[in-house]
Amino acid sequence: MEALRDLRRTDRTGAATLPSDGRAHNLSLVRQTLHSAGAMSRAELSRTLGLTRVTVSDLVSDLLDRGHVVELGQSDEVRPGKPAILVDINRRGLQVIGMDLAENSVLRAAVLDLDGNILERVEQTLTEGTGEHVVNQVLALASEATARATAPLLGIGVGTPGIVNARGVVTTAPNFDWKDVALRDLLQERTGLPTLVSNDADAAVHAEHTFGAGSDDMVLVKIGRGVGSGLIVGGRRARGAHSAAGEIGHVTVGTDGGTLCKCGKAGCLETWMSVPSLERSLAEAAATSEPQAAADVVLREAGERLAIALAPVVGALDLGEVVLSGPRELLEGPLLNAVQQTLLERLLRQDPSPVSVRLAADAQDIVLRGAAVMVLWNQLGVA
Amino acid sequence: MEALRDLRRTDRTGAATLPSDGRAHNLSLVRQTLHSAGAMSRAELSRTLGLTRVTVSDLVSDLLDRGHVVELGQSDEVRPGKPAILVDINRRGLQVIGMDLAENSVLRAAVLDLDGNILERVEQTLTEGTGEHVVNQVLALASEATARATAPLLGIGVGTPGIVNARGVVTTAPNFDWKDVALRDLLQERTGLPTLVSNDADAAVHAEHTFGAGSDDMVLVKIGRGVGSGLIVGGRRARGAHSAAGEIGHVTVGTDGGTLCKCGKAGCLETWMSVPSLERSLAEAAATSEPQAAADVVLREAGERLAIALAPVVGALDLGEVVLSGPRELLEGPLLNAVQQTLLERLLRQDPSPVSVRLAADAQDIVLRGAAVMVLWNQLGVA
DNA sequence: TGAGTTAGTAAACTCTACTAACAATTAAAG
DNA sequence: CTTTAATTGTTAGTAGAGTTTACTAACTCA
Repeated sequence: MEALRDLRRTDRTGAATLPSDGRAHNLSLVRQTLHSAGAMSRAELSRTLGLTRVTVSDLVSDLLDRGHVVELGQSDEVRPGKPAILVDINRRGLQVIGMDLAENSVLRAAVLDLDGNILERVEQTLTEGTGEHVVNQVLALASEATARATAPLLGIGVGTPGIVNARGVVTTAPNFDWKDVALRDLLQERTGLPTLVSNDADAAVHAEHTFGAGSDDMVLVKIGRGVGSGLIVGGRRARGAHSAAGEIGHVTVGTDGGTLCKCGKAGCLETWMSVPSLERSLAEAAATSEPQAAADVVLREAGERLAIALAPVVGALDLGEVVLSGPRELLEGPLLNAVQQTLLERLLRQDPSPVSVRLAADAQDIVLRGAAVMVLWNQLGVA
Repeated sequence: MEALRDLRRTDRTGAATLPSDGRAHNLSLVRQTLHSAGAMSRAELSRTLGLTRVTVSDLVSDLLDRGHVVELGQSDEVRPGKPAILVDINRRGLQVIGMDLAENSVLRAAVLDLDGNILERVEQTLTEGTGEHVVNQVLALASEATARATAPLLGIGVGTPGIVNARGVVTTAPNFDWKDVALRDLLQERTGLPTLVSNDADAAVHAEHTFGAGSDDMVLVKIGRGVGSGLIVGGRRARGAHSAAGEIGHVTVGTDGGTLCKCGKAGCLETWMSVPSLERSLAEAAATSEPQAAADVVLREAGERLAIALAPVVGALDLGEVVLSGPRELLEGPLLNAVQQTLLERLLRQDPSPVSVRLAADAQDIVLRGAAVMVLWNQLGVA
């Protein structure tokens, strides 16, 4: 059980290193290199990794046996010496399931390939919004998705609303009225596949970290029914002391009051930034004498508020990248510009700007792809 | 999708794992266990680490040869079986140099033992405040400190003001008018000892992480001439995209203006929190009709401002611990209480409170000890 | 005194990566 | 066209790290 060994290594802190752990790491290194740099020969891998050709040959033959890599035939490069045999990661021969439970009233899943391309989609409309019922729908959807795969599956990745601990237990998810739901174990039991469960914003930041510009210090803010975020610090996802890193929706912003939030406080980020709040404010703006200008004010103010909350985080962590994910028609333009501008105003000004602010390339599928990335990392050490 | 990045480990280029790396890790594990849990037998180590008694015996004999551990003789525990031979880390037989360059007009160094106790102090008053001159004083002080050691030295740790990159180069340090000073290499060349250089607040957070309550997700805010901080995220120090993590002095706080800062912006954290700013405000308070009450207001407001800046950071990272370091007479009481209270008000209220707020136990020597801890980590894998 | 228990060590085996040597194959030099 | 050099990938043998198995040493308990 390769998967279990990997988990043991990451879960237990201070575990002793066995020779086989080193081997696993080197296997990951081979997969990583092929995955990111593309097909190459064993000799080239050897030079890249600093291992001998002999060792690389051995690692590659191991990966060939497992189906993780494939031989592509001779390189057509023209030079003296024996022609090289190209080896590549098995891009079509392995697949992953990604699930996104954070959409409004629909559960989504997809079959993806190792490059994060979505090959097939499956959806389930939420018939009943809470409790065990949702869990059962998730399990059913997972079964359906696995049945659609056309190649061996590496595992399942899930992005769910709520707080998820390191063992894949959803501690609390108010939307579904979940409390301590062991989603990972349930899915693993149902499907027999290695499974990883994270908060939806955490999954999303994995996607953006892997497929985007890829700063190793970044934050992704996901704006939907609520406001959540995922952070990558020093190349690793921040989990937090209580597995609640990224939960910024109910941080008070500014020092001048604000709308009362359902959480009981005033001026929470969510009261300014969530999609429902924004839509409400925009509806009010539309009823004014100058609807366009009023709408711009609403969006600009929301952007400013987000930047006010983010500035200390960006400053303290020296983040290189801030990514917003959500409805493009709301975020693009005045809101994004306001975030960018306010952030610079509130940080020590530098040239060139130390932090780039942008929208997520693909907000629609970002959780699905991020969930898949988590599996790739865990199972292959790739991404 | 083709923009997949190379996520190989950053510690070493082409970081393939060799069997000897695993060995080194396991040696560190032994040292760590002894360092934190105290003397124990080989058999007990074996049970703790999950390695066999045979392997632990081998590791221990290796460490005995290196002088890293010592045998203390038989345990006096009364139970059946052969009596255990206690092994402990060589607490008196190895020493470390710590240096604190962040004090006002004085450079401090010390010889410390492996438990972080200060055995001997050396100081140099800064004769000329800037440039190469300071560098030379630092080098001279290091030589003096190494001469005071009474046991083999593991290395030198330095906490300096300014921004320090991962290679120990002080990129910028306005106080000393330094720019790209390769302090690590200079010290290494001068003393022949392994050397580590970090920002002073970063060094401090290492000390507090090691000797304090020890949450793996914490921030230490160091209040002195300026305001700086060091963050531990997931048990590792956050470095940031430009090695500038922790630089929060010039983040704008709140949405209601504030005093003009020397950096050109208004409402920077430093204008509220730095020791000079606080002392100025307290002097003004002393001139009012109710000096005590006015002083309390000053301190309370400063605490509130700090909490306003910290709240998004604590929330986003789900920090378990906030530690303040600086002059106790300023920080204790109204200021600390205000930080605590304001932080809770601005975060999602929970029971019990997810974050503990406190003062650093030993603000005086925190940088010296933190600098020493960095060496212990680096050389022994201990702390 | 003998049975049971625990600590530490020695020998043999496995796994990992290394060095050395070699066969296969091709380009370029003479 | 032959020779030389370059390059890839494999086989054989070796060193290091950790394991299992089996042992000795030394103690408690009855």
